[in-house]
Amino acid sequence: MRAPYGLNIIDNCLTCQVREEHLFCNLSRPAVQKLNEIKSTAVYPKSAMLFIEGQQPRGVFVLCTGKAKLSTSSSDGKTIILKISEPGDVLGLNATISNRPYEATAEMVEPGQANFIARDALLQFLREHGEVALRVAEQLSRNYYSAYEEIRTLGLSNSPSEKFAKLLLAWSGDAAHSADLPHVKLTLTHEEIAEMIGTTRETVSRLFSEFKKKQLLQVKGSTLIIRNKHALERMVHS
Amino acid sequence: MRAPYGLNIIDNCLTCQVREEHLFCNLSRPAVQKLNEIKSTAVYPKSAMLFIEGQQPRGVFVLCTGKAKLSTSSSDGKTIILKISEPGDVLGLNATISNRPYEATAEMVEPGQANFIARDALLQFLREHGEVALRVAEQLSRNYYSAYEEIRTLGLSNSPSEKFAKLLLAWSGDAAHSADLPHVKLTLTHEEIAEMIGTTRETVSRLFSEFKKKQLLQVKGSTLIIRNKHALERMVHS
DNA sequence: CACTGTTCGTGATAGCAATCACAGGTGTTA
DNA sequence: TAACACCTGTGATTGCTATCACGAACAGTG
Repeated sequence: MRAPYGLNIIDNCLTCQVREEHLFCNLSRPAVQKLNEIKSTAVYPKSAMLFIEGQQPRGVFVLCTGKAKLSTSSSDGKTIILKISEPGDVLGLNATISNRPYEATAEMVEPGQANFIARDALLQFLREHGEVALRVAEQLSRNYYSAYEEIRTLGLSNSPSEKFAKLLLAWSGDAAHSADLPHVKLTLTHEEIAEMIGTTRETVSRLFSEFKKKQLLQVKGSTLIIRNKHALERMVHS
Repeated sequence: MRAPYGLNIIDNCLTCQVREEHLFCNLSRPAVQKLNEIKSTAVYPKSAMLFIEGQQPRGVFVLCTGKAKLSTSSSDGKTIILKISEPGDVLGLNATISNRPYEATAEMVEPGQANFIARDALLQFLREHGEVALRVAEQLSRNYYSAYEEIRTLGLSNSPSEKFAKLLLAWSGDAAHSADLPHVKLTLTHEEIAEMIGTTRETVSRLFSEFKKKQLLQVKGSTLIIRNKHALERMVHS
């Protein structure tokens, strides 16, 4: 019987050989062992909900593979997407730590697996391992910063073009470069992009047209090429 | 020589007999003692800056008396006010924990005193007292929640009226009631209110007129009376 | 009390983006 | 390949709010 393939991935995820800065990385041996005991793993298909805004916090999810979108919406149906989470991200940490309802909905946009750690077990674990509690604090602090950036974007930049430019720059940040131009795989619909920058689908369509015309970007199939990063930066200039 | 009056206040503040939920409350005896050793106190006049957006984090401030406004602004001069901090609040915690620049500017709007705890001392303290690290995590989590609320307000409610109503409700939440109507002391200028809800001074003026006309509120000198809380809630309904 | 700076009220205007409407495109399933 | 559901592009219209402009009210200061 061969070693279960899934489990290797999971171990990589928890011990985080992927990215140094993530939670649960480079922990002491007993801590890692304990973590492996209290975690459980599951595979989620596309559009599976890890948790839903308003639910009592059951625990945290550590995304191993796939992508999840974090969103919140108002009673009249309007939705904003806060973040697209990538492997290594910890979801639901705030709610779990503070024992308040999940503040957002986490939905898989690309299928993948995630580790789940139940709230009680996590808290117990944190009490036993003070080192990790500080890590958690750092992670929460990072979450705060990204929320903060969101506030700045929503509150300080008025025009949709500015916010769109900002989003493009954020994407190009973690993009593959070929021929010196950042290439981004475009997985979101215009509707979703609209929900990220707080505008409407139609406006996003028009923004794409406008930016293409201005030679700022180019779309080839599902690949987006940033043609003039510098000009985008000038548009944002905050 | 009589006991220094200031110090009593400070002790109250750190051991937090005021509000149970605050940081540094109900700690173990040695922890409190250590805290008292590493903190220092100062009095700040109106419009004193505790720290400024972009500065390297020196440490945290625990507000004892007075009020401070937390704001951030863009390069083109636009400003948003994130929060008016009250006694017991901990300022600069995120920046200090994560060692990133202060993300906001903290300016006293009412004179008062604050305890300062330098970053190194605080981190050392947290390492020695795991119990407190968890408290810090909870506090960060609360910070996150309020940032989150801000995002919802800015992103989901389009009209200034809605945001204004939301602000009024937030104020009336911690207001004194007389004759069943919430009374709020109005300390902010229209300009500042505008910066809180992401609009312009003129619009705030017009909103006041409009809301007065609709019998939603009433202004007597510097006192604001919420006349129809229910109607305000219906305007927000999210 | 006159002077100066800040805050507040309100009209007029212009511009931008939400909304509505609909056609063309793309992809998936039977 | 036909049918359907979903995405995308783009025009026309409307409403809202930022902006400009100015005068009035108010507070602090010499």
